[in-house]
Amino acid sequence: MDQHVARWGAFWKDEPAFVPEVEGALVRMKQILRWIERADAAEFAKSDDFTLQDYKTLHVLMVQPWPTEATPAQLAEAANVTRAAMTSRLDRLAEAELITRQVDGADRRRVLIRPTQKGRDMWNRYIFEGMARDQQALGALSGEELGKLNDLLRKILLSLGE
Amino acid sequence: MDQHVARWGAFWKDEPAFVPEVEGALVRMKQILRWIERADAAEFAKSDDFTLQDYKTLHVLMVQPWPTEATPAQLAEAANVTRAAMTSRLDRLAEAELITRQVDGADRRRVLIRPTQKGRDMWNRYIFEGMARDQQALGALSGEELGKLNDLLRKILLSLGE
DNA sequence: GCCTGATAGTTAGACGGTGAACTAGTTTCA
DNA sequence: TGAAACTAGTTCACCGTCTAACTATCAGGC
Repeated sequence: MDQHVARWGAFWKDEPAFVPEVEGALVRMKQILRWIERADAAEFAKSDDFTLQDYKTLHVLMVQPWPTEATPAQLAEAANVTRAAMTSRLDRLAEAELITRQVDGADRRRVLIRPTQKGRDMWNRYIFEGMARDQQALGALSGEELGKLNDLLRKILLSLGE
Repeated sequence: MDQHVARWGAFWKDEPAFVPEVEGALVRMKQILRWIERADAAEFAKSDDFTLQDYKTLHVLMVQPWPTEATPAQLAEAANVTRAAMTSRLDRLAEAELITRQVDGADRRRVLIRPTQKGRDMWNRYIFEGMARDQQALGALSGEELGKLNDLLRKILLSLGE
C-alpha cells in the first residue's frame, strides 16, 4: 500500500510536484471509505424493497439541522446528488410511506420533507448496525488517536472553507 | 461541522453505540474527498471528448504494479467498478487511441491493456494539475502533521486487512 | 400594479453502472 | 483423453443519476 504510492511516484523521483504523503493520505482515505461502503452494501444486499440509497436518503433527512424537516434541495446537497436525483429518491420513499411531502405555506415553491413514524423506525433499525460497522472499521485507533485524527481532518476542512 | 455530528448524536446522548469521534472522522474524510472530487470535476467540465472518468481509468492503468500493462479485471478492481463497466470504459479509450488491447498469448482468455504514447501524453497533461489540487487541499498541514495523518490512516488500513 | 429576473421543484432524454447470462479458454482429475 | 469446474472478458436489460428544459412561485425596480 505504501508500495502502491511509492510506485506511481517512481516516475518522477526528482519531481517536486509529487508529494507521497499527500497522495498517500488521500488514497488511504478512499480505501477506508470504500471498505465501509462495501460493508454497508453487503448489509443491504439482502432486502430488495429498502435499499442502501433509500437508507442514506432517510439518514440525511434525520440528521438535518431542524430535525425531521428539510427541503429537497437541502437533502440533495447533503447526499451529494442533484435535485433531480433527489426528486426520484423521494418519490420512492413517499411511495413506501417513509416520508411525507408538504408544500411550504410561507413560500409555496418549497416543499417540506418529513419522516413518518414508519420512516423513523426504519432508520433506527439500521443506524446502530451502521455505527457498529463504523466503529469496527476505526477500531484500531485508541481514543487519543481518534482525537488526533479528528484534529488533523478538522484542520484540513477549515482551510477548505468548510 | 462539529455541530453537524453533535446534532445527530443529540438523539442518543446516553447511547454508548454512538461515538462522535468515529462518525466525525468518517464524515470529515468524505467532505475532504468530495471537495477534491468537485475540483477535479470542474477542471474536466470544459473538455467534452476527454472526461474525468476517462482520466481516472487511464490513471489506474498508469499506476499499476507492472507499469503500463494490466488486465481489465485489475483495472476494474482499482477503479472500483465492475468488469462490465470497465469494458465500456476501455472501449472509449481504445476508440480514442489512448490504449491498446492485446490478447495474452500465454492465457488467451486474458486481455492486456497498455497505454499508447498518446495515452501517456494525455495522462501527463492532467496529472500535475491534479496533484497540485491535492496539495492545495491538504496544504493546511505541515510535513510533520501529514506524516502523523498517514500513520493513523495506515494503522486503520492494516487492521482492515489491507 | 406589471415586467424582469431569480429560485424550488419536477420532468424528459441520454448516459454510465450493475448483475446476470453468455462465449471462449484453461485447469483438474479420473 | 475427456468431461466438469472454473476463470476472463463481453453483451444485454434494467435502473439511477445527470444535464437541460419547463412550470410555478417569489422578489425588486420602474
